Amino acid sequence: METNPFISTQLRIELNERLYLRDPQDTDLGRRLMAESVKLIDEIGFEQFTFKRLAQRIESTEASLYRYFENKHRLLVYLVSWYWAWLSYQMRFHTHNVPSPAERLRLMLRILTRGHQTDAAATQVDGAALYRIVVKEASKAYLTKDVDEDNQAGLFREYKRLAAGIAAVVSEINPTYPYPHMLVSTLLEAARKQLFFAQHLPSLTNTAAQKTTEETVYAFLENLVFKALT
Amino acid sequence: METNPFISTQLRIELNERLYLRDPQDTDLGRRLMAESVKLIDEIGFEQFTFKRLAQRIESTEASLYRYFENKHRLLVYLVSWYWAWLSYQMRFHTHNVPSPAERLRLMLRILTRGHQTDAAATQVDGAALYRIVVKEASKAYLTKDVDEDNQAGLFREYKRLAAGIAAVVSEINPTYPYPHMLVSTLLEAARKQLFFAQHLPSLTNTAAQKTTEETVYAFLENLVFKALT
DNA sequence: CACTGATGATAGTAAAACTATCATAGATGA
DNA sequence: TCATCTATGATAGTTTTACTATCATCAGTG
Repeated sequence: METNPFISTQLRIELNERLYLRDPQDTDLGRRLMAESVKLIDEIGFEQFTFKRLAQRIESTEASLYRYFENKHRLLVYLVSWYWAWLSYQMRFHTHNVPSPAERLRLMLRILTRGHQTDAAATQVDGAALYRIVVKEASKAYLTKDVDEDNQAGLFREYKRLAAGIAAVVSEINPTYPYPHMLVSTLLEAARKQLFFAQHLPSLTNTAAQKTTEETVYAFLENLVFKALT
Repeated sequence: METNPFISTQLRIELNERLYLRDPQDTDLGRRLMAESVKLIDEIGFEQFTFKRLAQRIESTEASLYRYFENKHRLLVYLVSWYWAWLSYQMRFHTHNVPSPAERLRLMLRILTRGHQTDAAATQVDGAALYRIVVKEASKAYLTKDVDEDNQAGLFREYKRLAAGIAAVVSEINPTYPYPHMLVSTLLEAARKQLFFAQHLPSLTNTAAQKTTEETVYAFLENLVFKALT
């Protein structure tokens, strides 16, 4: 374990230990691994991404990187879990003393649909790049033949935790609504998918004049959720 | 081109020529390729699936299969396109002379959410297995670094066509609803995702006593859509 | 009966996804 | 301060994947 003079100012997120072999947040190499893997996956896509290429970029070796993660899939799960944990944190922070559950849900939707401006001071990870990865690659974390095992091992804890947190607010708004969990998971998935569609398959979305994509997605989801809850 | 005595009784679906090198529906080997690839992908998952394994199963060779599809990704796109085209067909068939658009939309939702009983007479493809593939693997058709190229080439035409068909009904029900395309693509994605979640990450869904998963997903989506449209 | 076109048989290649072994340098703890 | 531990690097090797290339053969077609 190295000591890093900046460690105290960094946002440290505790994730399930089974996600990694060695916590990348603990060491300099680990932090470079995280920061550069986000950039590299964003650039070339998860399928093209390899530990060998990453090692070249950070001037390390394949073998060294395999000491942090069993394989690149685990790294992906780690990165998206990190993102979900960070979203949870932001949601808690911003809804902290908002009494109205409807208002809290709106704030959560805002956070969910906004392409991320990282508070770059708090972490060396490129937030915008990580957000693009989440949009494009996050489903691949669980769309595998090992879902059940991975779920058993708790690898999707952060996502489920985030969903549960939002679902609680949904149920607070309308305790009789019968599908809070389905509504929330649909929301979480749709927020990402709609952004992806807007960028790549625009005929599957609607564009509103004078609105950004993010604003349109927000408006759509807000409309959808609150109509569902009344 | 071989002649097949059953060809006239088979459901032949015309797909974008760029999906394949040689149309698998034209030959005996091609049809075995399709039928067995569906079973094999269902069994071992798309990542583990290779042309080599498939060739062994149908007692052919890798080289022969590569004459039908450039690579396994194209085969996946072909299979899910085939499914979407088939759904479109079923929707047209079943809503044929239903005057009420709301009723038509309900029928479409039913078709969308029902795990498929193939009319096994019409095709040698295992409909239930294909449906499981669509649920688990369909997103991988477009979540690649080549989305834009592939879209340009028209590889996602069937999906977009299906979505457009449903969106037209949505707009017929409520012409002032501002997000028909977003609503429909959310619906199409949610129908699959919720089924997947119910099977693998159940805390993200709701279960209703005395209802099957499919019925619950239908009820959720129906509720969601019709509330959105009022 | 010559020809075409589909398939099979066989071989080969580059890259991906690891695993293993050993050396070394810097930090730690007794 | 010396022994040790740990992280990393250097290097090499393996198996599997995802193809590509070449040639033979066989069945149907004109």
